[in-house]
Amino acid sequence: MSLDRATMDERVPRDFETLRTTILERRESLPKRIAQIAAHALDNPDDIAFGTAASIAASAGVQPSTLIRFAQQLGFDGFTSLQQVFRERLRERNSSYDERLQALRVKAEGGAGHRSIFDGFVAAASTSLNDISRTLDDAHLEDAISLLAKAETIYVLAKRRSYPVASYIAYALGKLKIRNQLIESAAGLNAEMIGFATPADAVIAISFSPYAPATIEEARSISEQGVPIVAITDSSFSPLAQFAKVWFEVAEADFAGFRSLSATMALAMALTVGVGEKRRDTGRKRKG
Amino acid sequence: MSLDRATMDERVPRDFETLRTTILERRESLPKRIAQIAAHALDNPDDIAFGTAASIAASAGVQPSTLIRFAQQLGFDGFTSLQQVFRERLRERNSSYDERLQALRVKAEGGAGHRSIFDGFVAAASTSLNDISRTLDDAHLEDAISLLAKAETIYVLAKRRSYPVASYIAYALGKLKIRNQLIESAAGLNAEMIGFATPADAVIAISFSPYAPATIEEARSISEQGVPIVAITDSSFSPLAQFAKVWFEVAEADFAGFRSLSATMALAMALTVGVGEKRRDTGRKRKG
DNA sequence: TATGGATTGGAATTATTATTTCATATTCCC
DNA sequence: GGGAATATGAAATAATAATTCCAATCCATA
Repeated sequence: MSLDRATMDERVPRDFETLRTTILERRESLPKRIAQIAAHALDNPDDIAFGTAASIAASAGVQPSTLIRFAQQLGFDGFTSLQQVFRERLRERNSSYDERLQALRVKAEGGAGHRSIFDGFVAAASTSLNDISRTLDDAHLEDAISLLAKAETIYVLAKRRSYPVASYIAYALGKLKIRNQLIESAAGLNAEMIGFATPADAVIAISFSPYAPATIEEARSISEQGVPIVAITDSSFSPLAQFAKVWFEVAEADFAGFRSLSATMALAMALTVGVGEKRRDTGRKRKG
Repeated sequence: MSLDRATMDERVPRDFETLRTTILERRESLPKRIAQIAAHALDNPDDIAFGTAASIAASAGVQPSTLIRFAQQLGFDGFTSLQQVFRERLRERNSSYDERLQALRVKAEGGAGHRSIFDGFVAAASTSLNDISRTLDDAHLEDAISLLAKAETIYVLAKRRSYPVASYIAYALGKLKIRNQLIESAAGLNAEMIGFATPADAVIAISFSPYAPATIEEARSISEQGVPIVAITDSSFSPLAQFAKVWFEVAEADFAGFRSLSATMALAMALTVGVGEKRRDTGRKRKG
């Protein structure tokens, strides 16, 4: 009896992560068909959790018996006990992202004290990040970065609610040694500052409804000088969109009357660092 | 044949939410044992997804046949198709929060193009929000809000990386008609501005390592005037912490050398709106 | 309290699914 | 290139699980 255990030196993985690691470790040494299943299992864990031996085998392109051999090689006594691990994973994994947000929102609405306010802002920020992550168009991002990377000076234009983003962009551009100009002068010199911009420069303009009239006005006048604009705004009807070469639609969730900035911030930073990288690459190419 | 359909006027619920609603609607009119299963199903949806008819019936305290009758009453043709709905629910719910972040990080590291930069910032922001949501101390939040709500003027102090947060706080306080002063003057008048602050005022100071010397210096001098400080910083060793009446430790994740601001922003907004609410409440009480 | 209909329990039956077996193919090593 | 060890495919078999059926029970109503 106890001798049988000798073959079981290798412990049977009981949780998904251990199993995953084990599979990846042995990946090289596995026979072809077994490896085929291994790959399929890690790629489609939900299928393993719910399917039958036959259906899984079919969708992995092997025989059911191979599936069982796979399980046995891993130390399980059959497919069924392997499947338990995949099911456990689904049971134990945290509640879904949406459920989590929902919980935060409920706490934010119903909760007592100021914690609920905080939860509300966290939920708004998370929602916004989630949305932008889904909707951002990669091609737009590339276009915007290319455009900005070519600019001699990057002008950053934003007022009121969007101003914090602009100031962070300016800070980051500065750290990356990218020439930039934040258009914010309280002294009313904005028109003059804008006057210096040429078509060889570029603008990042940020404005959300209700659009600050000054931002729109400045965007118009700078675009009339032929300076290309990258806009971050909240709808295709935004007046900013019509002046822009490239524009991003960012939907920020709000709470207690204040919209989140997190999605806009993430996009702004991606643009900034993207420009930094692009310039380094271009520099290298020129030298090489 | 087609006559049989008459009894199937009621559409079979295909998704979990519809099913749930249907069950709740009929709750009253269900026979005892069937109701028993209905309750068990809604309370333990995972068990329905993974169990066998026998095991589920046992844990609900009924016979397997009753479970099947339950499914049939709902319009399914058997337990198996009812179970599909419960399984679908697990499949479709988004991957867990951690898995999601993990995926983003992997994409950010391995990915090509500038999308990966963007993903990195989104991941950093999400991580930060997640962390602060876990670690924020409710009592500190209450303390800070009480302290700030009593202030005649709220001074907002932050430079460099933290400045965007300060400017958003100033914007929000302004919208809430709360008197505030952003200490940012480029004209070197900060010392004079600070000189006006009295112990009846309060300060929100934000600084992260490497701490801007000006922020620390100004915080010191303003605290020596007896003005209470609420600090947002990144460790208990922060020089800001020693001057502060209340301080928050916020760990922001970073990407490409730039830290996220999302957690700090959420906290800042909670403080701001919290102060607004507290003042309204206090106002009402005084009037009442 | 008798009677009909609905509900329930439990075993029998049927269907489905996992596992085993064995013949065949492949690979690796001498 | 030959032979042993290993891996694979396909069908047979065993196990498990869903469903059905019928008798027993419950409940409302006359």
